[in-house]
Amino acid sequence: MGEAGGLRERKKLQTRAALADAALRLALEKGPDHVTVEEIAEAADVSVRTFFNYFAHKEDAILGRNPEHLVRALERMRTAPPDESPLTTMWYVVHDVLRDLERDGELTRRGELIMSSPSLLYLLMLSSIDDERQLIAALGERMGEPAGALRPALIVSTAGAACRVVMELHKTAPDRPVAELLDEAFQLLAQGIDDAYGPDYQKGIS
Amino acid sequence: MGEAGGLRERKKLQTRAALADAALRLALEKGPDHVTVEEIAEAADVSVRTFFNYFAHKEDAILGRNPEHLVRALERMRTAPPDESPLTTMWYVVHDVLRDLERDGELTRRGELIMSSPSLLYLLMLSSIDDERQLIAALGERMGEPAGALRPALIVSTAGAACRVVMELHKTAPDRPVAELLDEAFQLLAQGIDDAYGPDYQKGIS
DNA sequence: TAATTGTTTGCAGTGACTGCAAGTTTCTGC
DNA sequence: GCAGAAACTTGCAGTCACTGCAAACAATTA
Repeated sequence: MGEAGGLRERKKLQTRAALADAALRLALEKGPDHVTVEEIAEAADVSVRTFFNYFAHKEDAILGRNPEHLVRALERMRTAPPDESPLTTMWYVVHDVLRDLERDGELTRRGELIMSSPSLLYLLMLSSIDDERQLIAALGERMGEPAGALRPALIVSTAGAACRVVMELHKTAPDRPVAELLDEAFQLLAQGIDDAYGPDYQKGIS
Repeated sequence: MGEAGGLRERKKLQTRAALADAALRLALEKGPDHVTVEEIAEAADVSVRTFFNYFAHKEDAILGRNPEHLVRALERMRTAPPDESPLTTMWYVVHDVLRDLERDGELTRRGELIMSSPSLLYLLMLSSIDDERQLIAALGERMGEPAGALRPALIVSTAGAACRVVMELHKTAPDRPVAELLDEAFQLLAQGIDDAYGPDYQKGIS
């Protein structure tokens, strides 16, 4: 029931990988909206019905998200040194994922595809929303905040926003390394994004 | 060709409104995933085909987004006082939309529905991505930053993230007024979200 | 009133996705 | 090594979202 277990396990992983690979390859070739599930299934040599046993949506296969990442992120949050600040924890979490993506050379290929396809972007954000909720809960607990507190939620979700912004920038201007952009963005988040902020309603207060 | 123009104009607006209303009502009644376009069209007394002349996706009708908002937002950015800080401008933009939503009493009804339905949430985010790109361009120009600059993008998209967080919090705990939560979130964004931030790679620097 | 233009509709078709009821393959205990 | 359980795969039938096309229809304009 573990990882390298029986034949069954291995075959499932193989099938899943074959589907995800075919999906990505075809999506890159023909554009994500012009690939049909039928083609993907055929390329992976399984039936259409089987495709849907593995992925709920066509786009899921193209995204090929690694559920491992969320698990590791939550783990990192639980085991982080107690004096580590929350955004710092988020930084480690994000870099952990980034390292994986860069190692596979997936970042550019897939990142570009995702950022330019509405339907993919959809699903990416959808899945990140789900992840976000879990991360917020974990971070909130770590910070000793009550459920429904603002700060942990804001930290997780602005960090997510920063990642998306960086992906988008990287797509149009791949000159600067992603990690560097990301660090700059986090720095801004930490220090504050606008030190001249002050809408009318505060004019009388300060 | 304006607003109150001819019969034609009025009829189109009526039809659109009827569809959006029916969509929202049915979605609230039966849950957004159990409404079919056929039902919506029937309730609005038009054909299914006509539904798709008005909305590209079923979810669009339920969201009933007002395209006016983006127009006003861009306008606000162009005409803002030159010494207004960027996040302050965003604050006005967000509050402009908020005022509209609250006036119609839409915020709670629709907000809750949206936050609890994956498909709605994803369409909302998709459309906000499109808006975001335009807002980023406008804000960047206003700030005199080159295209592809980090800060304007980060400001717009973290502001968006803040709105989503606030909607979510409001859904689970409607005790605090939305405007207040929003202001607190913007305050955090402006001042910085984590003043103890400092991942390893900086340890040697500061 | 006739020509023009914009809107609605039915229809036929594609493709995503689901439940169900066989098959087929792997695993388990003997 | 084998019978039966458990897990997977597959085809099939069906629902629903969504699109293009061409005919009917309504509003506008001359």
